[in-house]
Amino acid sequence: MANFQKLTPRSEDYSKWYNELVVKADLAEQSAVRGCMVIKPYGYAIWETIQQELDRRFKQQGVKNAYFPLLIPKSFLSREAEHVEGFAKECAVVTHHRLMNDPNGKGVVVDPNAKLEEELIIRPTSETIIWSTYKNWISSYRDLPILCNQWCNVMRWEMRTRLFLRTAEFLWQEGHTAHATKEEAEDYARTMLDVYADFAEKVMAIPVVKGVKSPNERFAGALNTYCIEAMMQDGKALQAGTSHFLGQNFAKSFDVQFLSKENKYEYVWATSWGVSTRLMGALIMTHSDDNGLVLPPHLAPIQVVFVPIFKEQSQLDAILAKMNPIIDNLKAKGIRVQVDASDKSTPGFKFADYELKGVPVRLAMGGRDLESGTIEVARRDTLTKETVTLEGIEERIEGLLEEIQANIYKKALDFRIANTREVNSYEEFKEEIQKGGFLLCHWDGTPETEEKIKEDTKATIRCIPLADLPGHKNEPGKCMVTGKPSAGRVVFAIAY
RNA sequence: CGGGAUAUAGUUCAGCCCGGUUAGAAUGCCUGCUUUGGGAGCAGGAGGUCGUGAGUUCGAAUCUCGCUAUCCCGACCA
Repeated sequence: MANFQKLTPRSEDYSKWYNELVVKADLAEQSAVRGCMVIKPYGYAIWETIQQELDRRFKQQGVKNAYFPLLIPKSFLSREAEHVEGFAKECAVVTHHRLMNDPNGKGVVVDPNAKLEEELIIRPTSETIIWSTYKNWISSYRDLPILCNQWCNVMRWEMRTRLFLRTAEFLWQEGHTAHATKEEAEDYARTMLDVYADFAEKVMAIPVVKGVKSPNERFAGALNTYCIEAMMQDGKALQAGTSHFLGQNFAKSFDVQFLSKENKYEYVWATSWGVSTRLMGALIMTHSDDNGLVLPPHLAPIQVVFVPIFKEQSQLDAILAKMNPIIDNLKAKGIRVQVDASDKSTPGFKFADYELKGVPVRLAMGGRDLESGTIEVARRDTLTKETVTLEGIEERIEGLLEEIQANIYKKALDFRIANTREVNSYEEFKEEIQKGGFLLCHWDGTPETEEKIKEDTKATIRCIPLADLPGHKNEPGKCMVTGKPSAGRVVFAIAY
């Protein structure tokens, strides 16, 4: 460990810092397949907690989990015109169902006689297969609403990939609901947005802006796309979740009608909503520092690590005898504690390693503490440590975890507020956008203007906020590019 | 898909220009001793068909050509 290499500092190369951190913190690594990652146990443990927390919240909204097939008949995808347009260029296609020994040599080749009658698409999203199924489930208004979610993998053949942020295969959940009325569907799409925002802020400690996507950024096949947008430490925006009001588009494409109370056939109204392993990227880029990952306690697989410092076995025994009851009490409070008494590495190594892995609270006890009845408590978010007495240590740690959770949220919110500013002229915009952050600007509401801004600056409208951002009162004005009337300021940023 | 680069030990890389016994280093791994309050030290050990296919040559990690893969920049990306 003599030549231990530190992470590349964020200030030097943010992108490099991110890539190194993901690998060194043991979250994920590149696989043998281009663009597809291996999520390692430590990273997957975080994802599992994300899943559990979200799943619980979904179920509170009446959602039930189900599972639909990985493969979608090619013809399904093209039923909804905009939908296929949006996804066609990044689909993986299954064309054959059998291999055979290579007649000319070693190995196997695709058996040309095993060509599929109709090609199958590996799902990039499941609206089509689900709506073809819902057709069979729905005949009366009494069958509605249907509120289904599935946790699964999807595949989008991206040209360039980055661990967690954009991978060819990724894990996500996709909710698909069917409703009798437009109002109910719209409300539900909004409700799920609130669920996502609440989860992001309370569990992940990531402040988000709730908003509506402009037509350019809307989901392929949706009438309206709601989203939560987060700001990363480099000032770029990251879409952390979306909830779509699909109108009757998919019901019409798949002929899903129900008989109403009035005995009339009507098309079903739909929503879909999802978050993915991209949230892991958001988590990393919101909180972490040059020493490694910083995890919010609510998500940390290990919330508290205890490192005994000992010279010989008898000393370790004495330390553990003192600490075991405390550790049991912490566990009884539901706190995830890990004891690292291994002699594989020195305490110094362990300290650095648990910092790299983002463990919120570290406890250390050695010979000195044993004599004085104290313990060292170190917190990851501030990198500070103090030596305290053992009295009431459990409550102290319990409180500290909540304090850290609140602190990193506040830190991220302060950062976002400090990097959100109003810009009024396009000249100023072109200059300011290069500095990063969210720019609140007036826009005339046309796709043409948004397109021009994107061409000039790479910035896009991240969302039209649903509420005022802290410190900014939204009022009508004039588009910064065309001077035409604008209903209110929208959020511009350069996005991941 | 355009431009650039790379491919040698688990990992990061040196060696290649100028071909020549047994391909090196660091780190990681294994064993032993000593250590342990911020990334320990010493000694010993295991580990490589040099991406792949052909060519040149008495001889190729090294030179030539093809192929493949990966990375970076761009284009693309709800």
